[in-house]
Amino acid sequence: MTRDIHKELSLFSEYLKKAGLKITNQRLLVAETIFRHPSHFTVDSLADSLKERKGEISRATIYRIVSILVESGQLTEHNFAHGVRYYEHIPVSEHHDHLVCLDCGIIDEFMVAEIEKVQTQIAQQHGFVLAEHSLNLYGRCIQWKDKGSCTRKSEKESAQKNGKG
Amino acid sequence: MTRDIHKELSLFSEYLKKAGLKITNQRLLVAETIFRHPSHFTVDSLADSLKERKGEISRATIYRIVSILVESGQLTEHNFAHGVRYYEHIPVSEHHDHLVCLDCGIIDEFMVAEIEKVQTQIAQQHGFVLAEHSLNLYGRCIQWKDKGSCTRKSEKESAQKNGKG
DNA sequence: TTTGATGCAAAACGTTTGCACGGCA
DNA sequence: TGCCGTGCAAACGTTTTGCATCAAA
Repeated sequence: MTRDIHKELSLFSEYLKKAGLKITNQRLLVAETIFRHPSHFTVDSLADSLKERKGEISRATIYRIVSILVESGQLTEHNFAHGVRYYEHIPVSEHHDHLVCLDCGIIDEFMVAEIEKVQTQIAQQHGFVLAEHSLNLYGRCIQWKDKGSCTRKSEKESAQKNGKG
Repeated sequence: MTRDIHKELSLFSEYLKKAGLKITNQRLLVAETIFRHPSHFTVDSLADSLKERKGEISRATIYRIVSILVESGQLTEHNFAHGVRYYEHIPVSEHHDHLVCLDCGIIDEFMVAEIEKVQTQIAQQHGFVLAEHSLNLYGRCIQWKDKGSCTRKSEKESAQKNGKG
C-alpha cells in the first residue's frame, strides 16, 4: 500500500522533471495526500485534509497542482453535478463507472466490460473517435432502501455546515 | 409539430395550476421557446433566443422558470462539463444518451436498450434503487476525423466572442 | 385585493489570474 | 543567480437571492 504511494509519487516527480516543472514541497505534499486519499474528492475536501496534516496550502496552489496531476494522467476529473468538480486518483489507470446516491451522496463504483464494448461501437457508428466517457447512475443507496433515510446524510450536512462560513 | 408544442404547453400549464403557481406571460414564452428550441441549450443561449423573439426576460426569471420546468419533468439537466449547465427538452420522455465532440462541441444522441437494461441490474447488485443516469461519450466527430478539424469549431468560437462582452 | 412573480442589483459560488515575493535548480 | 512556484487578493462567469414593484387570481 505504502509502496504504491511511493511508486505514484515517483511517477509524478518524473512527470514534473520531463515537463520542466520544479519539484516543490507543495507539489509533493498535495500529491501524497491525494494518493492516500479515499478515491473521490473535491478541492475543498482536499484543502481540509491538507489543513489537518502539516502545511496549509493556498487554494490557488491546490487548483494549480491538481490540474498538473490531471495532465499527468494520475487524476481524473468528474462532473457528477453542477457547481463542484470531483477528482479521483486512479492508480492503475483502471477504468470504472459510478453510482451516486441522491440522498447521502455516497459514491460507489462498478465496471462492466459489456458496456465498454458497446460504447466503442456506438461511437464508431456515429463517426466519432472515442476519447473518454462517463457513465453515472443516480439513485438511492441500500441504507435509504432499508431505513427510509441514510445515516450518512446527517454527517454530510453537518460537514457542509462546518465547512462553510 | 406545432400540435406537439401546444400539447407540451398545456401540460406545463396544468403543472403550474396543480402546483399552485401562476400562469404568466414570461412562463409561457420561456416554455414555448424551449419547446421550439433545438434540443440542447444553456440559459445563456435561451436568453439570446428570447431577445431575438419578442419580450426580453431577465436572467433571474429565466433561471427560475427553467427550474420549474425541470421539476415538472419536461426539462432534463445535463452536466457535460463544469461551468455551464445544459438543458434539454424531452417531449415524449424518451431517454437517450450523448456523444459530445471535444473539438467543436456538437452533441449527438443515441439509445441502446442493452445498456439501459444492464444499468438497472448493476444498481440492483449494488443495493441502489436507480433514479436516473447519464452516459456521455466524449470524442472527436466525423468532421475532425475527415479533415483534421471541425468547421463548426470556428462558428462556436465566434459565437462565444459575440456572446460575451 | 391578495398573493405570488418579476426585474434589478448585489451576493454567492467554485475557479482562475495578476502580481510581488520566496524558493528550487 | 535566474526563473518558476507560491500566496494573496481581486477578477471571473454562472447561478442565486433580497427587495421593491407589478400582475395574475
